[in-house]
Amino acid sequence: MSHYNIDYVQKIREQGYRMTPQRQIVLDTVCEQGGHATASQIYDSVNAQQPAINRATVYRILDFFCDLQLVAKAEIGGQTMFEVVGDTPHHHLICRQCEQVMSLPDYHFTELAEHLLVEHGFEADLSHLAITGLCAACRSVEDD
Amino acid sequence: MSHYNIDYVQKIREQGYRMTPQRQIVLDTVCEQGGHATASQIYDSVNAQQPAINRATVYRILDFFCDLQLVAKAEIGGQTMFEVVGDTPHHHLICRQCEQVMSLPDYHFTELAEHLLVEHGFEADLSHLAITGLCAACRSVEDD
DNA sequence: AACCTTATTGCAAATTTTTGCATTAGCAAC
DNA sequence: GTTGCTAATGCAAAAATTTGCAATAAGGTT
Repeated sequence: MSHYNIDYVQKIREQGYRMTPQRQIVLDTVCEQGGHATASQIYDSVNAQQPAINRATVYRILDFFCDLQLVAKAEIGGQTMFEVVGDTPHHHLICRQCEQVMSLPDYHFTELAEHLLVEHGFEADLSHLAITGLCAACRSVEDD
Repeated sequence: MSHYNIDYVQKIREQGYRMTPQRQIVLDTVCEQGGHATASQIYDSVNAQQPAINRATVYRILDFFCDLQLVAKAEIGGQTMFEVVGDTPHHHLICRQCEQVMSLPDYHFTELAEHLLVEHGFEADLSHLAITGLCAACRSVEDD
């Protein structure tokens, strides 16, 4: 809804796609959500503002944004969640036990990305990775 | 269907769960599939052998195996896929363009896992990670 | 071998996600 | 501003996934 969206609009048009009111609203909604949100949550929020927008459209738009890497999709606690790709790349550690989600800065992964590029010619999208495991709290409970 | 399944049976019972014919068949099927398979593919295959097994049951069993970490779930090319967690941990590089999937040995990640454990107390399940990006071939096409 | 507890299944319905197709509307070009 | 091409939407139906609940059966105990 503000200046920085202009970047998004350009990014979309550059690739031959179009900016529509529906896309604008979904983008705004995902932005406002701040953290993670499910497709349904996003749809509900969009629907509250513009009841005419179809559910299928919201799903398609989310997919579209993911393709363009404006939005990231991640499976967290068995649910597919969406988040805007901001300017601070970060990742998530998700505890398999308590399902708590921790954010993790990007720098741990620069080295890995380097490896993949040099050794495999693969340019990894290492933003917004979701890694499951056991958090410190749950680990200490497990080994009693 | 063979000796090594005994381990699985024990692993299941240890935690207070039960081994059922349905679980055995789903496990066998996922094993036979070799690589990745979607829930539907697995269901179809199970159904061909035992038409009485319900679709919902197969879905629940796959979830269950994931919880127990006997099976890994990964989103590949927009599809949720399942694979047995074998004894050789490995990861997947998935090209966002051509959707090709490459396997990647585990060793790149040991250092990362170490970081996460030491700095965040987080014991990451770094087996069977799915990383998207651009493969070498698609990269060379992009910068023409 | 019979019994008991409760985890697991099947079924049917709800919910979520995807898809085909006719219609609409961006936006680039004139 | 009008026109034309086609990307994007809405709709309705299909397909995939999840859920509640009553019935079943695994497997430890006697």
